Amino acid sequence: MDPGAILAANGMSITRNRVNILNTMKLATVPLSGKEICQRLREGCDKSTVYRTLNTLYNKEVLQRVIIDHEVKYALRSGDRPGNGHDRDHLHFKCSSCGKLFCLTETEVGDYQLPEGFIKEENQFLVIGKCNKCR
Amino acid sequence: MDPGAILAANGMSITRNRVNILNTMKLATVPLSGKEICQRLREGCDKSTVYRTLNTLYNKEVLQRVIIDHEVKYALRSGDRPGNGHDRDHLHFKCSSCGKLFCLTETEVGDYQLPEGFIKEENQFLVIGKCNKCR
DNA sequence: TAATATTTGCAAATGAGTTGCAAAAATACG
DNA sequence: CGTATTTTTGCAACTCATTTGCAAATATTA
Repeated sequence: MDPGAILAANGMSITRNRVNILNTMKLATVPLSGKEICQRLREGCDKSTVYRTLNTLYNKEVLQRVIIDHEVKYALRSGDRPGNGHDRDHLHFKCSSCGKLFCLTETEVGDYQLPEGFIKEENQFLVIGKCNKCR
Repeated sequence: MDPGAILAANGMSITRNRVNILNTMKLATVPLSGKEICQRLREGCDKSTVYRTLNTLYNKEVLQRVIIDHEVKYALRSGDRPGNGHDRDHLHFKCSSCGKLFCLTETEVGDYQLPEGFIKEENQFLVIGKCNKCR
C-alpha cells in the first residue's frame, strides 16, 4: 500500500509530513527511533510532529513498536509492506560493539509456555552480542 | 551474602545507603528500576546516589540489568542470592493491563541460531500479554 | 470557494538519568 | 583512639528523548 492509501484507510488526513514519514519507514530495513526518523527526513519536520505521527500510526496498528535495549523503535507491520514487512515476534540482534541492529527474520521465534491463565500478546526477543564485523 | 560482605568483596566502602539499597534488592521478587528503588527506600536517599550505586554494582557484576519494555531494571545476580537469584537469560512477562512484571524462572530460554559469525552475549526475552488477573 | 476540522511548528514542560562540587562520612594509619 | 586521606553523598543544575498547549497553517467538507 502506498502512504496515501494507508492514511486514507485509517481515516487520517493525507499530509506531506505523514507521507514522508511513511516513505521513510518503507525504505528502512530495521526499526527506527523517532530521532532516527527525524534525521532521515529530508524536508524538515518538527520532532513533535514525528512523534505524534508515530503514536497515531501505532495506535492504528499500521506501525509496530519494537523495544531495542531501552530504545523505542518503530517498523511498518508486514501487512503494509508485503514480503519486506516486520512481523511481530521476530528476533532482533544488537551488536554490543558497534550498536548496529539486525532483524533476524529467518529465525522463527517459538512461543513459550506461560503459567495457567496468562495470555501472550507479543514476544519481544532481543539477542545482544557481537556482529560478524565486530567479533 | 549479606550486603556488607558483598560490598567488601567488591572493594566498596560500606555505607548506610548502599546497605539499604542491597537489602531492598534482596527483598525484591522482580527486577526494579532506579525510581522504584528510590520509592522503596524508607530512609531517604538521593536519586543520584541510587543511580550511582546501581551503576557501580552493575559494573562489579553484583547486579544484573534487565530491560523491560523500555525501562532499565536491576536484579541481584543469583550468585549473591542463592535459590532466589536472577539469572541472565530467563523469561519475563509483563501484563499489558496492570503493568505488573513476572519472572518466569521455570521457563528455560533456549538459544537461537545466529547468522555465521555472530556471537551471543545475552538474551533479553520479554513476553507481553495479560496476566491471570487481568485476562 | 467558504466553513469546519485537523495538523503543524514552536516553545516550554516532563521525567529518567547524569554530573560538578563542596560538605559529610568512611577508611587508613600512626 | 584520633587525625589525615579517600570515598561517598546531597544538592542543584544539566542532558536528552518525548510530550504538550496553543495559535497559525493546511486539509477536508459542503
